[in-house]
Amino acid sequence: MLIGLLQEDATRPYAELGKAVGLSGGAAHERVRKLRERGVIRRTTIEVDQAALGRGVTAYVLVDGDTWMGDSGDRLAAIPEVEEAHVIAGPASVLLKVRTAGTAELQDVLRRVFDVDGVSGTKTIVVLETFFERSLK
Amino acid sequence: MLIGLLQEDATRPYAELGKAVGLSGGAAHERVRKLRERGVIRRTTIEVDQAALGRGVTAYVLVDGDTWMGDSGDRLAAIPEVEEAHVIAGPASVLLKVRTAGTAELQDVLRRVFDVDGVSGTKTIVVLETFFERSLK
DNA sequence: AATGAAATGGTGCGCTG
DNA sequence: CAGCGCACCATTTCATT
Repeated sequence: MLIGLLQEDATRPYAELGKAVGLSGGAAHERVRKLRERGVIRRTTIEVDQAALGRGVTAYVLVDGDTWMGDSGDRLAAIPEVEEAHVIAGPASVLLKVRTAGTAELQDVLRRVFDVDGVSGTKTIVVLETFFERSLK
Repeated sequence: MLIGLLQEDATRPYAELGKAVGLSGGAAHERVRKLRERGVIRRTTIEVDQAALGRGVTAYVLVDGDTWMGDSGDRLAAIPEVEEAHVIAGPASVLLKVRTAGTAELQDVLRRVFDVDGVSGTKTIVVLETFFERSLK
């Protein structure tokens, strides 16, 4: 599938994509254009080795709230070390994925999370080793 | 920074990157080449809207083990719905990020996780709403 | 969806600070 | 050693069938 090939390497020429899927370069280009138009392909990016530049610690933070936190997204997005934020069903209200340079910086992020309205507590899960982080096809 | 600009849009011409950072196109190209060489930039990919093609449910799975699970990465990687797998310090041994079409498929993934050697239990956190999933600069 | 032509950007090189 | 400017070539993009 075109999506899978582009996930592996988005610099592949359309001619090569076409050959892989039994089409001409132009036709492959047209299909990809439509995938972008429909929003299936959101954008073209680079994958960065976070550890290689000053982000050696990954952690997940379970955030408890004492009020409705359905509108806290913007406040959490203002903390640059927060990579993901989800409202969850389960043992907490919100789950964050956080990357920092070290444990001192992680502690500082937790302090800033506590400053968000409605946050009543956090439980932090530190990552010891990452088996893989990949993109699903 | 070049990294940030390429994360936003990796199709930007080098000439434009150069202008944004006060360099010529060729010089910008050279810097990016070195970042790739050093492994800071791992690859160029596309960001896919998972919901837009049949992956509407996101969940995190806390996996308990009754033996050492430090070598289970390959077994977990063999389950295509598992997007991330980390060894963690905290309330479980391993944390997975999983995406499936629906709750029935999620249940099936949990069954396959149980088939991995050493797995003695799971606790599943289902995502109700994603505030954001972004790339850190 | 294929083809071919025109426009654009990527790539290598000699030169300079 | 890093950056510049130019020339060349591969790729994207578009009009036509």
